[in-house]
Amino acid sequence: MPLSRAMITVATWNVNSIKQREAACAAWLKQAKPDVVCLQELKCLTQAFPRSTFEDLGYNCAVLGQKSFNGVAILSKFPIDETVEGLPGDSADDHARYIEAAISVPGGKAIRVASIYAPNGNPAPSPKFEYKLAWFDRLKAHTKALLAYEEPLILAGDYNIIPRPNDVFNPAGWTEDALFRLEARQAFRRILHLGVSDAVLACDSRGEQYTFWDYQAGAWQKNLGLRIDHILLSPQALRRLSNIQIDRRPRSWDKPSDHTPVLAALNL
DNA sequence: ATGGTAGCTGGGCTA
Repeated sequence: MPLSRAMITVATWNVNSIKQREAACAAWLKQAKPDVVCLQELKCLTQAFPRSTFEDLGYNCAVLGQKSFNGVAILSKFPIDETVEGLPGDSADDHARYIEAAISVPGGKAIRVASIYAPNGNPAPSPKFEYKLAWFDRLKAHTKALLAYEEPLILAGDYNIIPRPNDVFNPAGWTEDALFRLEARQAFRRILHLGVSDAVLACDSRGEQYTFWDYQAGAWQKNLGLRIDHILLSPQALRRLSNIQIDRRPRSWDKPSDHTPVLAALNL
């Protein structure tokens, strides 16, 4: 056993266009100083990602972009050894919704991190909802394969899933929405049943811990939010979890993303 | 009352 342990923080943030959020993202990184950051909804091509802005802040960048929509990235202060770009299981699916990195952390250890942007799926039912359910089936299969490594695994991102009634301001009004429909929540729960844990619930299950507020109808001002951004941890990561935080500050800034960051602190 | 906002794109789609 090592005498001293390193604490690292892993964050996730759906930025809703990295070009629009480049300055806010840099400002937040300077404040919060996360070691690893999963970003979603870049809405730009891989080659258009403002890599140098983040490299100047000390981050290595793994990016999977796409024209106009989707797009995911992982920023890491530690070396990125290998990446998986795109969610395995369907070579015909060209959505940039998944990137994974094996990262060497201090002490000669490794963690594996995925940045996830699950399909929204509305309206439901529709082909888009079917795509969402099929995407979760693929995520489940891939998660099962990753768990076999028995290493600290962090699956962080915008899952577009409201797990519990407490995770939405008005659950009765959301029963037919693709984010809260039973089939979608069951698909998410099947992944949890593989043995990964929702880090927010592992720390504190009171609810009212939203990560998203719609731009419309003054949702932020009225705190009409959703908890749809999640950090899922393998058993090897869960036992190292020391703290979780939903940082609401960036949602209050000018020209905000509609999502705000979630951070997990791990003792490695 | 089928709105209301944001982003990408250059009209309509996605969220």
